[in-house]
Amino acid sequence: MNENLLNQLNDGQRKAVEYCDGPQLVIAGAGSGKTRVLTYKIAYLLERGMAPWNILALTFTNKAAREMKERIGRLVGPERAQRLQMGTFHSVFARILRAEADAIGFNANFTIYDQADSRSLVKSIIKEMQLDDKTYKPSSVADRISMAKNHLLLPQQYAVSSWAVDDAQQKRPLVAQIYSRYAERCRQANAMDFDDLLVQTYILLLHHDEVRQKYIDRFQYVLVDEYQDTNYAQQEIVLLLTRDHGRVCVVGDDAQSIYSFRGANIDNILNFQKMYERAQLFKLEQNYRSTQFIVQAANSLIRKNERQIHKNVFSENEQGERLTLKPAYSDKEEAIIVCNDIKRIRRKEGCEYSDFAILYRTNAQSRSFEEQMRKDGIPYRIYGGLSFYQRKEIKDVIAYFRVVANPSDEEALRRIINYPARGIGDTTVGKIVDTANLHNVSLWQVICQPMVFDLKLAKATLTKLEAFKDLIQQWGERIEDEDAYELGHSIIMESGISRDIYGSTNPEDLSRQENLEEFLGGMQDFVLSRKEEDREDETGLRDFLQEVALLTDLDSDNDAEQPKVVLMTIHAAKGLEFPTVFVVGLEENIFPSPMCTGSMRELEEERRLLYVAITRAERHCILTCAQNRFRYGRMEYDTPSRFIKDFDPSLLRIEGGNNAIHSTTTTSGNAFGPRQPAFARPRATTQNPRPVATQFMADPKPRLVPVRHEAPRPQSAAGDIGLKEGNVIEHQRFGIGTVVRLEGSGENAKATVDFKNAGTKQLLLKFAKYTIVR
DNA sequence: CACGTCACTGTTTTT
DNA sequence: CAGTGACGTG
Repeated sequence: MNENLLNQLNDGQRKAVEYCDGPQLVIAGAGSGKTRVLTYKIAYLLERGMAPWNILALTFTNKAAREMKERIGRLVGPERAQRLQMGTFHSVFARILRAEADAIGFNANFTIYDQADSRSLVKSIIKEMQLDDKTYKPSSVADRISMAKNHLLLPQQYAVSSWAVDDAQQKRPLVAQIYSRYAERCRQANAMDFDDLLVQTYILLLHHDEVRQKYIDRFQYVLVDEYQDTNYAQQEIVLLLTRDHGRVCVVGDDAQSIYSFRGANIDNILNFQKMYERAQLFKLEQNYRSTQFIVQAANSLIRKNERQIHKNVFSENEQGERLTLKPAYSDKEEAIIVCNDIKRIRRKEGCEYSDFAILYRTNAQSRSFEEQMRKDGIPYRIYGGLSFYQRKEIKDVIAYFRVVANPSDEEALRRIINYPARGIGDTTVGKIVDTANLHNVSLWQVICQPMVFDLKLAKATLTKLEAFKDLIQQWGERIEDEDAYELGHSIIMESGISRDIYGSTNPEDLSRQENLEEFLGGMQDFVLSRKEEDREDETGLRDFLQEVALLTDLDSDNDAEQPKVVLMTIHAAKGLEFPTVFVVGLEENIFPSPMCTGSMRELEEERRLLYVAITRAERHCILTCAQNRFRYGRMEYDTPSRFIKDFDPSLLRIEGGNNAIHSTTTTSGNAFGPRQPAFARPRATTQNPRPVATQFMADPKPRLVPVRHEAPRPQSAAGDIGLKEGNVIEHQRFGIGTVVRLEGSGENAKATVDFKNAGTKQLLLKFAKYTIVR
């Protein structure tokens, strides 16, 4: 088996996999099989007898973790892969922090504040301190606090650091005080923001020797993916965990470090060998993804950067064609050019829409492409932007859940205390906040005991407050006994949210209704799949919240859908690859970003960003820029990006001309059928209707009666006995798959199924919903 | 206290 | 051109 594993690797990859004797830095050029090395290395460790729960693998996105787990499952079997400690820094640490919450003075039910929550809290604090919100812009103050945390600077240290000196020079000396209040408020709210998940983990491990030792013993081997994008806090935590035994492997590419705005420090990877004295360096330089011209063009670009680890990335694929730059008159024409190219290449090469990606610097650029693709009937999917969970109606529901799970959660409480309107307005909330601050307690404590804290309100308002308190408490009592779907459904019905959203016949509310239904369907899926995976004790509302708090748009893929052109920012495209890539908007005021001051460090990062974009392409890489662009509601003139001159001119073909103009006449109906409303919907998650959706639609008026709590009937119950190894089944969510193993019988019958698109899953047949295909 | 209207302002990238 | 905040009215 070991032999087999290693035979599937090239020399460099094999050496990197086999070396397990000490700290290891793997510099992996773009497309050189970085993920392959990580997965094989983990499989190799498992084959050599290491227990899966002793291996910690930290990734950058949930998606990367999931995919890696799947691939490892194929190598060593899904049971072992399932037990690996694998996930993003944030999700792994959130779990540890819940287990150890007591040690750092938090409650295990703490809420995770997202960026919007953080900003909103900072904003309230600035307001309470009666500061001018022009000098103290909430978002930049929040960013600064975040940055401080990424450097492990606590409020007390911050106040006496050079950071505070800088603040004073910027005429905003009170940031330190805001930071300090912010930290207090988070603690009162029993909440942690994204950065706290790192900071608190660090504090936990640093100050509690027995806890640290426990995790050092547990994580006998630590692997970190995308190491070039780790920040100081992450580096220090990994160091705490691995300094003693040195069994650490970090993988990354300094040329793809693009997250400095989030605190990522390229020095982490550049200086790894200084942090770990015995560290060995491995380089992967053969690119398997792209044609030679693409690799060479990317090399010629990145060569212009000074700070980097030298490497010689090469490809032995076909030479391919040169990069093409297609200048356009306007953003509108740019979109037309791209759409025409998609149609042309698709026809010529007979490929799918999903073989194309349009990558841009900022989310706002998606607009013109969206419009054009809708006109042309090209199916597309936009990633990023505002994700599903950031929609107002969804955030409202989640806010209710958060308050039920953790009533101290200030941000969630403020969001829902008067939604739907129940007569508790701004004035009342203001008084509650003041009282809470005065006594250093949470808003919830004040609401529960208004007399104790001497809350001065009219009798009628106090009554309303108490009714609200009772409402929340009554759900809270059910949290241990009911699953997320049952309780969530009740909350939506009884809170008045459904009355609000279904009450009006206003057509604009239709999409809110659909979103709510989709959300409920998602909750039902969550409960069902956990049951199928035999994790029935992890189906509660808190488990659901933990899951959604760290989800991103990229995580909600629906593989089974029809192929679509992908639109996303370059940042979001990291780690992905496509046969044809369009890198659009290569103009001075976009790329490099005008926010970038022009310092060498920042400019080099922008250049790396373009490098990342180019290296996503397998066969075709087409660049565009527009002379005029609609911005701020005005037409603005722009010159081509300075980065265009960085390419070796012999590798870049410039295709002038305005021939695309003629295609403006492209009509809406075409060979791919008439304009379909489905395309008009950027969110492609419109799925087959679920039972829950019909429950809602059948009865547009809100029902305040309790819903039926029956578990959805497994349609397959009768067919269970008939299932054999080798059967092909169609699962409700995972699609088509082959049964590779059956275990247990009756209640506990389990099947291991290798799904075509969804990977290998273990299904508890009692709950699984599927039909046998053959 | 809720709701509507009006003016303003400011736009990178995200776990 | 949004999305937000301030202000006035019912």
